[in-house]
Amino acid sequence: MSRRTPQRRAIEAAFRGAGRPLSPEQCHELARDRVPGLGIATVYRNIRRLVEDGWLRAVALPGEPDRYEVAGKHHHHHFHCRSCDGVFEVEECPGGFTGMAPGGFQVERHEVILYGLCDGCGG
Amino acid sequence: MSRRTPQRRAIEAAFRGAGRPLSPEQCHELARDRVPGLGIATVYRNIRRLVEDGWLRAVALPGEPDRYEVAGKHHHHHFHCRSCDGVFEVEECPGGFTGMAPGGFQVERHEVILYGLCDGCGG
DNA sequence: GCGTAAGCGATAACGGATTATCATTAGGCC
DNA sequence: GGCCTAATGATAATCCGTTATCGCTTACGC
Repeated sequence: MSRRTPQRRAIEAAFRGAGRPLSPEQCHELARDRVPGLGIATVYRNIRRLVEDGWLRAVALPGEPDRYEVAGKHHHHHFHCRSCDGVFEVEECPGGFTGMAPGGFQVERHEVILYGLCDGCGG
Repeated sequence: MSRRTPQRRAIEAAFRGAGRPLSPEQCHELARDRVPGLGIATVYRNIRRLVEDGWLRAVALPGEPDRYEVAGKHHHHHFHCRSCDGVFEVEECPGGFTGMAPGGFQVERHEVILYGLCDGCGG
């Protein structure tokens, strides 16, 4: 069975506290505030486990490795800040994507990624 | 100076003929119809060169390596078929992305990727 | 046609992200 | 507290896309 280690708790807390997608690296940094000796392998191991358990969800972004966010949220998109490299949730969704594709194409889902400067970087 | 080899012509023809983004692998396959012995290194070399020259443009997609398309087209997005793995151009754009982000966020550009079945796969 | 260097094909090497290995540590049920 | 084994940390290994290397070929200005 699975054990509640300080490491896993710190990793879960990092994602819960951030409220936005984190890379394994970013999670590692945040979680080290609680568990200084935390190894990167442990971060990867736990992320994989948490994804398998359905507690985390992979967020794929164009041209870079996946980030991860707490699963179970409603439909949303992401904003990627070019300055601080942070990824943030975006609630709004213009919709109307089903009719965008050429004739004969069946749209099943869509991704929208906004780029620019976040609140703290250039707001 | 640069030489017009059959290999480069075949690679350019693959992109021009496809009219949609190709991975180096896909370009390799298509271009081999013209130049059977074409090596994959030559494809990578020429793609890099063509990108530097501004003739090709990298298309970044979530969770997978870049594809490339002929540069100079107007604003458009992409449709990714889950069956044939092909990526197609999408002319339409709903717009209104500037207002999507939370307060204080500056939206500079956006990406939209549609997923589903293309014309030939499930239309 | 000749000469020369750009380009080619095959393959080794690289780089970055992720995973496996293994000796050691430490949850958690008795 | 003791025991058992899951979990950890350090690091080697792996994976995969891409790039470098190198001997050979060939485009092209003369």
